[in-house]
Amino acid sequence: MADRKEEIIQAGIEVFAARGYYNTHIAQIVEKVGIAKGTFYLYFNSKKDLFISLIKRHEKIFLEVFDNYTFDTNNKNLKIFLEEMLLGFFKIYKKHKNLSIIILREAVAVNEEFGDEFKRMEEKRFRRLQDLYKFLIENNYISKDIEFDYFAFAFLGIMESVIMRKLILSEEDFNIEEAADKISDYLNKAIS
Amino acid sequence: MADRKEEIIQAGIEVFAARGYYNTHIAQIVEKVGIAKGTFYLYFNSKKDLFISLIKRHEKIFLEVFDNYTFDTNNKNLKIFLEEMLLGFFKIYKKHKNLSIIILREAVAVNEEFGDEFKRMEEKRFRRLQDLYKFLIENNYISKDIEFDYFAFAFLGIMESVIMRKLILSEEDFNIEEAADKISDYLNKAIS
Amino acid sequence: MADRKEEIIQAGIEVFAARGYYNTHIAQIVEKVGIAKGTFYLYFNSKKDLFISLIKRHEKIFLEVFDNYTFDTNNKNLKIFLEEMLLGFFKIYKKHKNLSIIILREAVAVNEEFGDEFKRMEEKRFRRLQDLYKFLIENNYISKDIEFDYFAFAFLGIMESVIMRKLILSEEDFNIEEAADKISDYLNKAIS
Amino acid sequence: MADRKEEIIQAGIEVFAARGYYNTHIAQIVEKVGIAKGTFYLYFNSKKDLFISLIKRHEKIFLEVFDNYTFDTNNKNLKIFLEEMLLGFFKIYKKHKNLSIIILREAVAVNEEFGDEFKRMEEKRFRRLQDLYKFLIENNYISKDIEFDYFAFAFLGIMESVIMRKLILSEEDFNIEEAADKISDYLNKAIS
DNA sequence: TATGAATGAGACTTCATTCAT
DNA sequence: TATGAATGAAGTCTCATTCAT
Repeated sequence: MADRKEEIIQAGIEVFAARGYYNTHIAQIVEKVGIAKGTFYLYFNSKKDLFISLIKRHEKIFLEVFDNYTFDTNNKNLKIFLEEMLLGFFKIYKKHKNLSIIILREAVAVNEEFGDEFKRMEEKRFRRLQDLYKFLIENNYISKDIEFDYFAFAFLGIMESVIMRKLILSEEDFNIEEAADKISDYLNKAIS
Repeated sequence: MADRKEEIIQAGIEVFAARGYYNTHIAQIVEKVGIAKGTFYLYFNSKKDLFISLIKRHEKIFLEVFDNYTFDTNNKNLKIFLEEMLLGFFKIYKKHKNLSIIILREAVAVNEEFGDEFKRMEEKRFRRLQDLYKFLIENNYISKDIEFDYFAFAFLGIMESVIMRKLILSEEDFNIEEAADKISDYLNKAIS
Repeated sequence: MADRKEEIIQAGIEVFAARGYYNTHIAQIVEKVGIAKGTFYLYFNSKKDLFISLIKRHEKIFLEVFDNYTFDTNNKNLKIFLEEMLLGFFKIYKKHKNLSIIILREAVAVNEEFGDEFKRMEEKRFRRLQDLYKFLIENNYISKDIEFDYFAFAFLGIMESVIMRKLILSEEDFNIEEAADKISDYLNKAIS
Repeated sequence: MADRKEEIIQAGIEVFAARGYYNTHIAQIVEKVGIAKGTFYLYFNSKKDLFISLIKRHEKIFLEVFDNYTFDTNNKNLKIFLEEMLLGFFKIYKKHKNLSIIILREAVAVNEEFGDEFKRMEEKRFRRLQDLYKFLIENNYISKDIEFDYFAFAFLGIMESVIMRKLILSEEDFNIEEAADKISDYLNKAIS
């Protein structure tokens, strides 16, 4: 039953998000689903296996933001361009809040165990960002003085900082439209 | 013997940095120091106790950057102001590379166990940043339109993003002067 | 369906022979047959039940060698007598190689669980050997000095040693005629 | 403490001999020694690790029989020669009855897991037997018609058959002098 | 007859912590 | 202060067997 697998994934997302990888135990996940321990292992080979599924799911969701984004120049200035993209990411992060918590948290923490998975994911992200960077350069949106590295660091750094603090650590509601507006404004001023 | 305690802290920094909190075992730390397991518990109540010591040490070091920084306006524009401050942080992070790795990594990962410590630390950081923000506003370095939250997110986000990727994840040497120059330039444009 | 039960037995023989009793899992057997796990339990009460079936099957096959053997004295000396009998056993072991592997291997290994079955089997074997022994004594093929115990040990010991090493552990083809010739020669010299 | 390790080995020998490898659990061994489970793992990495220790111990003991045996021809005929050697083995097997049970039983049963260890051991045994065989040929104790393979099969086969049935499976006391006398007599007649 | 998802007891192993010396 | 052997709770995972369909 594919539903059962999905149930386990959903429970995993909740528990991993609440307690972190190492403080999450299979017992907690199966209790949440309401199944026996053995059942978990019908669908996943190990705790690690489930976790890798979550990484891959996040990767897929995240990259779709780029894929769904049309790189066109009609009536768009850089500010609007960045704003739309940031809004896309914020929506995804908000919709998949728990999954996002897990990835942002463990990507940097459990690298001993999932280093390869996270590295692959980071590389894919950077490749997409590079496409964006090239597009912006070619269409004169940003100056050639801007190095890709720092463009990426600024973009990801501010975005993740906002996500972490506004979405994940904070209890209050996160107004993503406002955030996308403000950050795109700063980024626009910083790099155009 | 205070030296013995310091030896344990140093070994802890190395091992925690290399393997992460949950993959670090007391056995590895005491082996590095060359003492018996029991001896560890003469100086620290638990593994957690040692780790909290490291958080506090980092906090102290980090906040000193603010303390050592003179908030004056002589001949300084915002760009230079930010550049000097960033350079200060980069120097500290580079000097205490392993300790920085630990904090940046686990601050977000192990909150189940150290949530309170990290929250306290974050609050102190924000209070200092707030002082800086007020100073910049009062002296017309930045516009009143800039909200504190986004100022902080941008400043910390870019800085930590660069630290993580240039200092921690990358093998190459990290040219901190160049980084401080570039990032302060972007920030200056973004918020002035 | 008797065929279905036989299919399971055949798959069991293959897998038990290849992996041993404890390393064989029901999952492997049913996969080989191409049936579901539940189906296995329609034909056998347990893994142990299947295994006991195999022991009984081997016992039946083995004892038939004695039954098919005519104890007559026409033109036969002891050497020829023993040679024919050994050849009979070798043929059976070769024909039922996997079953033989299982029995020789586990007879001695899993006695905790199958002790009773194997003991019963050994007793039957010894009763047939005793008939043979009496026949040989009564017809002056062997001296009365030869005790039954040692006759049996020598006969079974050499035979099983050859089976184990030539048939089971070795990859090369096993020339059973040559083996029967040589061993019967030694046995003849040893006990006549 | 080397004594503690030896205690575990002794308990392991008893339990493995009584129950077989797969039916022996660490819990039973540590209970016999009177220690906690964790203590077991201070001395052995795993159940398998302990078992391999036992294989090596047996190998050492067994090969010493050959080493302690002087290959000289003074006043010895083949019968006496073989009798002395068999007696040597029987003494060792009797002295180390439980260890012998384990090895004879599992050598053939658990090859999936300990195949390499047992193969190495069998090779060493055969090398020593080959030395003996050459010595017997060179000193005209046995005819050149006797092939090594069958010499080895007969020697080991009868010996192990006796060991298994008289020493291990039987409850009665095993008169090793009588057994050595009889078997050496048969072997002498068979191969001289 | 046949299925196969589900079960759960119980195995092995880890490692922070203790305590007698 | 210092030791390090010992502890044992608790974790992950296995697999023969069951049972509703």
